[in-house]
Amino acid sequence: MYRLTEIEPKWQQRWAEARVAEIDVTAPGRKLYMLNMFPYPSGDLHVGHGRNYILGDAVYRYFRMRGRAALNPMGWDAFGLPAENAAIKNRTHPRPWTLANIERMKKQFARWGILYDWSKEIASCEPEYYRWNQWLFLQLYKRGLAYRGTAPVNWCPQDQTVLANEQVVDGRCERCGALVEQRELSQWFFKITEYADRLDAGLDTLEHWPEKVKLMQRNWIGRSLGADVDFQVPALGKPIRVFTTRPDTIFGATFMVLAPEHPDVATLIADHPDREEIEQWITGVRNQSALERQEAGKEGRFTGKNAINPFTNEEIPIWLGNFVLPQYGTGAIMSVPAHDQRDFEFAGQYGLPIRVVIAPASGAAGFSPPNEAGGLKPAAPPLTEAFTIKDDSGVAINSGPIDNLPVPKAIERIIEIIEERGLGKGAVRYRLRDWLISRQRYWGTPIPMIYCDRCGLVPVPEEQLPVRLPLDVPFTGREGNPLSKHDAFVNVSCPQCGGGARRETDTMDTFVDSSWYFLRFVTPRDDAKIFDTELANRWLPVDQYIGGIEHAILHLLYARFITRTLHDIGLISFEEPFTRLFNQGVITKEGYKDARGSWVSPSEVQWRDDKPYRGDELLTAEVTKMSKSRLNVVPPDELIARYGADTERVYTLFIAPPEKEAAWSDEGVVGAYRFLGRVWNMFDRLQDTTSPDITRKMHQTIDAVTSRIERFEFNTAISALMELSNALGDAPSREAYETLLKLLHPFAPHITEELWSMLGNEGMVLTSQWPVADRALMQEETVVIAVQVNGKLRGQVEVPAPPDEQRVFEAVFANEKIQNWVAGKELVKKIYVPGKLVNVVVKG
RNA sequence: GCCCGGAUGGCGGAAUCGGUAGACGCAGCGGACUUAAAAUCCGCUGUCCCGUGAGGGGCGUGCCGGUUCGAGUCCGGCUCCGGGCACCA
Repeated sequence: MYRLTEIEPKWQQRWAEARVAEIDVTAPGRKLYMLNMFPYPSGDLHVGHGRNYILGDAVYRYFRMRGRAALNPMGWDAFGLPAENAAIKNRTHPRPWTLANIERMKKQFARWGILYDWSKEIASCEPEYYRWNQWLFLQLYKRGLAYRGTAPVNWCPQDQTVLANEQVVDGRCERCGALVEQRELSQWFFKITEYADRLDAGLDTLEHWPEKVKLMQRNWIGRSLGADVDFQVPALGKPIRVFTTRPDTIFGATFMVLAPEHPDVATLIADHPDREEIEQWITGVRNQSALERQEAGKEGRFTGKNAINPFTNEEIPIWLGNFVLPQYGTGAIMSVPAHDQRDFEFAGQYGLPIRVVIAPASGAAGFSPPNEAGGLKPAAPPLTEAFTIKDDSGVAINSGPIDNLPVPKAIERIIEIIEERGLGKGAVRYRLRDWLISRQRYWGTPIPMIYCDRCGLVPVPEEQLPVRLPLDVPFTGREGNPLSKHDAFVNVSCPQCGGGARRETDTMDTFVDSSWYFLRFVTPRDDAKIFDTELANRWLPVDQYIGGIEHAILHLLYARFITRTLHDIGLISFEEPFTRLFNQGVITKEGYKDARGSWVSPSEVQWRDDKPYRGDELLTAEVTKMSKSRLNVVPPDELIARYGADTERVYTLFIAPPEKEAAWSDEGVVGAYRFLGRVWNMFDRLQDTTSPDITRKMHQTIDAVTSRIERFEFNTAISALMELSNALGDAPSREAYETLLKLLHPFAPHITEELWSMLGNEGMVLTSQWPVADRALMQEETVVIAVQVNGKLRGQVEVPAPPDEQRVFEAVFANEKIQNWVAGKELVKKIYVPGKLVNVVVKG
């Protein structure tokens, strides 16, 4: 039995005392900026969280041993709603709750053997940090990138605050799950839409980001190419502009639909006989949540007015429709029911005409060509659904000047004509909307603005920052934002006229805090500026960023946006904050549910006939993400007390490829423990000489582990180390053993430090260097080559390395066994795959 | 609905280029040590068939088909599972 759990605290203490991870950012060296996404200090960490940090620490230790000047800081995303809710529940204040959690989590990091440069620690809830949030806000305000505007926004009735678009999932609050309501409110926004094109184009430069994340961002930004086209409306005396991605189908636009919110609606229906009914309907639609609006199905009202299709010159009816979104495009669409499924459904419901203007390029089955009678009658087949073709397999018909052009060409040509005739222009539209940053909550960065009755909106002067969040607020419950009841905070004098004024009581979305924190780590104590431009340009972009896929859109998009604004202000020279991104997968574990769907603690579960029971009640087992609420977390403390942190580290990295979801298995842990035990026990039997076989294996392992760490293939890196350890067997050579310890150090730092010092060496983490593989010594002396006859494996031959074609075939035809398969047949072909196998093709 | 990703033993997973499928680990079986248990160590372990045995043979990477001397890997067509977006015109 080895003393792994005893030696770990010793080394953790030594690393802390020696401040091994502290780095002078002004010192020379080849820099490397490693970063794990800073966590929300929610309390205890479980082994699922551990994966993220263990992985980062392994990479950090590896690069240190390669001699890189590596910065590996850590901090706390310390503002946010859970602290407030905990404060209400425990009748305390968010601050002590948050700080206690930070202390607890720091201890856990240390117990995992994770090395952070704590001299650079930051916490976003401290005025030394959030004053720069406020400073950043003022810079954006100056440039018109922060503005107050009235818009339909997402309101969470449970959390009593507005939410960003990105925080609404399936019509519900991402945090608490309450159904989100639409409200028309005046709020603070950041103008991220102004950067939509650059945020989209920039994705192409991110070679080392997962394709999946780039794709998610691309879809979220939602760039669409098309055209804005004006349709004259005689009743208005002016045109209504629509946006379409399919201007080639304009000859098929048989009606127009406006969002009920469209600004021209009031005028259009002013003299409508049923005006009141329509207005009631509009109010009803506007009061629906996005989810309700969609679930209601397609509904509309005819305005009684017509528009002129600029190409067919026909009068087409203008309808209102609940399926047209006010915030996208122009809030008005030209409807082409033949070629858009939504328009098709709407047309079917209200008996509106359908005209086919696209046909399959080569007569598709079931589609007879439309008639030629002026081309204005509905096309031949009664369509059962819209007929959408976006590529060369469709051609325009019934479309005058673009007839017979394939779709992509037709789009190009019709835009030219639209522009020539002054009907509109080619246009790009984005799905992305501005970032709503106001929160009606207490525990966040105060927005540094003042409302003055005489001067209007007045920014707090920079020299008055920070606007401190007052700590003496009562935490009684859900009665709105406690800040608005804090008179000393709210009542201020106007910085411009000196008269009485009111302070903004909204706080910022905490995603503002995390949108630039990676810049602060380089100079975290600088109270004169947000960061040092020269040092930031030296250390950033972050070379390796590690965190969960759940931030694929929110945090990473905001950080890319803010980084660009700082670039445009002239504070940094780069536009992308993170060069390499890695998203680790979650750890899952079986949880147990009773008949009512409540989670049951594993300690209450009894197994009978391989089925889980609680008493007589049969439970269902479900493998889900590890989380407190599902009662399926594995706390690291007990695990570490029994097997040591090194065991948890090795097991966590060995369990599965790190980007994949991985199922935790308590039995599996012992495999890692046994492996480390074998390494430990080998120490007593070291030999002085190394056999050629072991030398070869050693160099192969160095090569394999190195390349696998660089590619984040930790599971196979560890399996290579297990192979080496198995090969060392009873007679481990000292040379190979020392190499094994070095290669193992990023994964199991404590045991390797201990053994390294027992061998008489000084501090592995500080002084040892990563071994280099000697290619010549990796080579085999002889090579075993598989021999196939007609593709079937028929034997093996052994030839001296390196094998060449002639020698290999000589050996093959000298082999008696193989001759049996070839005898009496005609040789057709000889195939030689260097180093691996040969194949002889014979006939007869 | 649209867009991605995946499917390999009882389980987690290996297999840079198309070249001996199942590395490494778990679980299981057998054995050693032990009064015994734990721990540790050794051997076996995809599946079916033939053989007392050494050994030999067939099948096998979700399904169907194709390319190739050769396919887990490439191509075409499916099925199922997971994820993202979702009335975005």
